[in-house]
Amino acid sequence: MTESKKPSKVERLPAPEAGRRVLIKGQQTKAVIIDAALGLASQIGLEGLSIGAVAEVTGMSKSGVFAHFGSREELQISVIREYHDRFEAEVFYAAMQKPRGVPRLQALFDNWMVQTSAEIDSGCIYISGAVEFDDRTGPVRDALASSVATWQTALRRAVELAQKEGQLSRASDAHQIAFEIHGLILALHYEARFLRNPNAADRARQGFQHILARYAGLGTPPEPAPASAAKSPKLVAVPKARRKPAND
Amino acid sequence: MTESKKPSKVERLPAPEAGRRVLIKGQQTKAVIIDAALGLASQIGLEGLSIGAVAEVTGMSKSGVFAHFGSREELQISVIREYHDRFEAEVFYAAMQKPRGVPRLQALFDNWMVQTSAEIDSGCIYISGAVEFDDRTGPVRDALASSVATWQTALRRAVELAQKEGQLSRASDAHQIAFEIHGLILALHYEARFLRNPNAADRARQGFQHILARYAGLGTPPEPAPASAAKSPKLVAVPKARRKPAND
DNA sequence: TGCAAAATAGAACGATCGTTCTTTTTTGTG
DNA sequence: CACAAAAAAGAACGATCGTTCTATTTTGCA
Repeated sequence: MTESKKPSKVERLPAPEAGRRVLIKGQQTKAVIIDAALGLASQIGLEGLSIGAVAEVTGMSKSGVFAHFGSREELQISVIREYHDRFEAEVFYAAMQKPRGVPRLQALFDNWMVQTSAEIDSGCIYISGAVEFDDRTGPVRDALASSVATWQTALRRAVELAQKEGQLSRASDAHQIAFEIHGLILALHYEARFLRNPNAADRARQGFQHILARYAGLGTPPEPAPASAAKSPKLVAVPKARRKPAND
Repeated sequence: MTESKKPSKVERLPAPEAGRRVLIKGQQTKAVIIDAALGLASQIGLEGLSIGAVAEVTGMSKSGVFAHFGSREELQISVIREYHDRFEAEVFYAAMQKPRGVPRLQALFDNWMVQTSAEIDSGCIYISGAVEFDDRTGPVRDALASSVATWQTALRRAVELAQKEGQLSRASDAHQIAFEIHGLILALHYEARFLRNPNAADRARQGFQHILARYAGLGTPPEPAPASAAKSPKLVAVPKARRKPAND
């Protein structure tokens, strides 16, 4: 189950230079399937995601859907990757155009709130997945944990930049600040989605302001700031093609 | 499904004065079943809870287990009630012997932390259940939401008492404080159970101290305090028999 | 101890799941 | 257009689920 991959079947991207055909139809419908599967998983969770349900939504046959992935686990992992990419684009990269420091951190938080609980009927698979896979092992859990870790690192980096800019106390603990911010997002998700509390978004925003206020004052003064107080993005060089906005 | 109950089958407590037998064996094994089911649900969630798995754990037959509840939903609801009772005893009542105000609030938080993520392989069904049922309807969701609401009210009451005691600012918003505390618990659960972060408990405790510190200072001075600064429990008269520690 | 009721077991049902195998349709290019 | 590969459909499998129905065992009191 966790060993070497099955010898045959379902390998994508047959390397154009070697073969003869470079069919693209398959990739197109695969993208359609993944999009539908992500929509489903956002509602009913990664564990509730069934191939039959995806087939019905896309108007395909079960085996037609299945053939694109070779296993349900691979479908789940594809969904996680898709969510990762969208999260990265809509939360992380979208905030990178704000100046580093509190403005960027605020943008990350705002985008995160939208991504996590914007629509009533679409939750965050980083949150639901954590509950579903918290005492399981295997490649799905690993993929999920890896994506979450990547995002947490990026968030912490943003906090550290705000510290370096002197907008948050340098004496404070970036991990601790990220932990408390994460808690606000989780409480927002819980209250908005489960308890249907319409005030949840306001509470989360207010909580964020409290964190900023708490960690703003009591630090050492800002660095001399080498004439770059409100400069352009460039948190870390944007990675080659995909994956990992700020990983190590 | 949500209408009048099925006419026959499975009714507990046949009112001793009316009937002839007052068998207790059934209640005993039912309690054993519920205990096992709660243990299972704490690991794999309420949705993952299957009658077959409960039967295997208890050494009974599937139909033997089933007969005690009449439906899987009823089993799930029984598990929720059992968790409610334990939560009430181990978190709420256990903290009532502390003096009102911050000491009691601190005890509630500490007990809550233990109940939520004490052991690695046993999560909190108020948290996992919220994710599993956040876009479903029906009696299971209702039972879960009701228990959570009861607990949230009790927590908020404790915050309000701390305000009245002058240990937290009277100008602050008890709902907001409870929201932020809830976030810390959720972040603890996420980090400890899913990410296996051993520092999570310390981060949650530290976050709680930050909340206390933030809301402590800036209020109106404490009431004259009618010679009852550190008096005995008595948050609200302990209810008759069960259910609802502080409900309305 | 005897006996009815309660508790439990056993077998079987329809449904759904992931997966495999076989067949048909679609696609891209020589 | 032809033809081979790719994509999709269709049917069937074993397993597991909640549930029902019928038998068997256990229980508690007369």
